[in-house]
Amino acid sequence: MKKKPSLKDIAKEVGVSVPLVSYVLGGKGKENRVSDKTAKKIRDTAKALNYRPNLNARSLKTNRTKTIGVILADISNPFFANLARIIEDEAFSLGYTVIFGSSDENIRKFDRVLELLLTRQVDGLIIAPPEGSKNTISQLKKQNIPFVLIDRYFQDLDYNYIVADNFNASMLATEYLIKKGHKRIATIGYNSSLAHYQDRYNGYVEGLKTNGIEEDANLVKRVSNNKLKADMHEAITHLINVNNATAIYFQTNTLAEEGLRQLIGLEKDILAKIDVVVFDQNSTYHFLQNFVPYIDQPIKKMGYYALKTLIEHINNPDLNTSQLKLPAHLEEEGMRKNN
Amino acid sequence: MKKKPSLKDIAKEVGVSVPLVSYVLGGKGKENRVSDKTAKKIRDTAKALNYRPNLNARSLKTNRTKTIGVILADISNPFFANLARIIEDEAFSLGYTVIFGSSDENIRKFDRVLELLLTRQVDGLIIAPPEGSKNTISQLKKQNIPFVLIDRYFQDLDYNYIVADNFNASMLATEYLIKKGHKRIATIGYNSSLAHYQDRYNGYVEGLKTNGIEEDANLVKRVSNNKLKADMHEAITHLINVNNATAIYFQTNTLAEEGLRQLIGLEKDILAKIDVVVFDQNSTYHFLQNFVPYIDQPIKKMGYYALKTLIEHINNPDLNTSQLKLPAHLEEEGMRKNN
DNA sequence: TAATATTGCTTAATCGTTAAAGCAATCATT
DNA sequence: AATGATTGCTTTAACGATTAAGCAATATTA
Repeated sequence: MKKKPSLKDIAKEVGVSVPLVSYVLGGKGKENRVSDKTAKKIRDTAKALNYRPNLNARSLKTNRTKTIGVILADISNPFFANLARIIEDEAFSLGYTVIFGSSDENIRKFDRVLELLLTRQVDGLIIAPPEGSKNTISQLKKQNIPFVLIDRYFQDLDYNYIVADNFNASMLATEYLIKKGHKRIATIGYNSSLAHYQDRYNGYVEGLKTNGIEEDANLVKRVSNNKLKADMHEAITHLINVNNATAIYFQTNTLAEEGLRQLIGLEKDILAKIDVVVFDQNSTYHFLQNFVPYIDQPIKKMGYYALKTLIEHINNPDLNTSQLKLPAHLEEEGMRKNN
Repeated sequence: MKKKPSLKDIAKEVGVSVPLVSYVLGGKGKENRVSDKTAKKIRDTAKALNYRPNLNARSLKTNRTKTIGVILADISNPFFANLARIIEDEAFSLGYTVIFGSSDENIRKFDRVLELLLTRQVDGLIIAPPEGSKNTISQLKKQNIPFVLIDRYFQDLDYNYIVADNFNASMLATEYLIKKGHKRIATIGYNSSLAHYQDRYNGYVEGLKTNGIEEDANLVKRVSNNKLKADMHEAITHLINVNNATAIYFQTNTLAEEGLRQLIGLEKDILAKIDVVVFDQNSTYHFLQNFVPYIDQPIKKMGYYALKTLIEHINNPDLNTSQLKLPAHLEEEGMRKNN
């Protein structure tokens, strides 16, 4: 690959000094009193040589890379893929480039990806922190690197975060099932200490309580991410065969997908008997015989505010942190979204 | 954000010159005869200051960014999300960082994203080229920038590409339906001139022909990406109500998703009467009453070889181009994948 | 013991870009 | 005609890192 043209090459070609070329191409020709004639010559040969500025070199000077790092759990998970896409678009329109990394809910992978992004000199980060990453995150804070947590958060008010209001969303889901007449409402969540999952559980409990239903520990199942199939199988068969659950609230889209698949595997028409509510939309559900109500997270807003907050903090490091819990609503039958 | 520590800061702290620090931290301490004592001091203060090398500065010197650009159609489309994830992992393990961009099948967006990636000095590119991008691609070639086309390609042997064998895959799909006894097999594809779509159409025609079935133009529908719903509706209703199609082969996952949704909307149990085969796996289909056979593309291999080829060409610009068509197979009932 | 190696560092130059300061030549002013 | 302002450029320095070349001081060899 032959060397790419630089300012120097243009300068040589035109017969002027390098800074002059920089001024013109940087749009600061006028204020640096470059003559129109020279400016034109510079612009013309820049085009002729197919010149492209070297953003790395520029970053070195300006100490800004105009790049942000985004660490999500898994970019092939539809929820995160959508989120990624929204962040990408928003960043693009603001002149920022995004580098993604997946943590796979694994601390060590998370740390390595983070390290990589920092070496790449990202101006800031948007992070969906995995379980156990609190320590790393607090290190980040200490180093004064701007970041915004997304989807997940820590109670700590030291950090910026943008999350859905998981607690209320869960209450909505639970109360929907209660209104449908269910008494034995089960819920399946991840075996995780992440605050937003706790919120989902707590919202479920609160939903039951405010409607005078006592929580039954047998109806609360927690499964592990790394043995999803087996745990889910046990959870579902127990709930249905032993504990007489008549409704199930799945706390995430991955749980819902696996759970629904297994439910239908047990009995094709099971959704006629068991009511289900799930967290997160999934185009999947359009194919089920019965519509499955779902919690619709404000992904677009989450992405938008995360980027907005991050950039504000990049531009003004002394800004106070901001915390945002965005309302999520329950999408019920009849309101099928068509886009 | 206070300034990040640099080699200079370490040098000052330890009381040595900057290059010495560079040698030690770059693992070239021994060959540059740095004493063990000094080396240790350097490493210790590097750690103490939380030093991280500035990859941008390094790139400036080495003329290698260890970054590759990846332009896909839409990273929120499951097919591309999976591909992205595989490329990300593969690149990560090879010490490369990936910057993604979505073209949205739009030339102008494509050009802008490409321009952005080039200014970021990517070492090379993996590209799923949108319709009409041939010109841009040939410019890239002229500039000697290493790239590999993926998923889509141009006949031109000047370019590296890794694609599925769409022609044969389409034949498989068609012949499957023929074996099931169908005579009136329809196909729905995009209204696009992209070669891989042409291959899918041609494979369908060839499948019919080798089995003695004449192509019926009424059974071949093409829809537009930007008015998918309307076009699909017209296509489907015509195929079923007017043209007596008894089977439909959907040429992409997006077409399949919309098409199946509409089919089921027409009549819940329609898949009992109409046989369907689709391109690309989609977790979606697990929820259908009837299993839908699908063409399983070798996404993993595509990502792997794309990266391998790209890096070989980055390291050796004079290498001959390589073209690869990977076999895709038909996943039939009973072989339900469970991972 | 004088020439030669080796050790352990430093200095200088460079990558592509930007920002500040400097300096002739021309123009305007009274 | 002498002074000051403007025009149109150049020179210098810096960002953080790497690489080659240089140079004392000490150690080794004949």
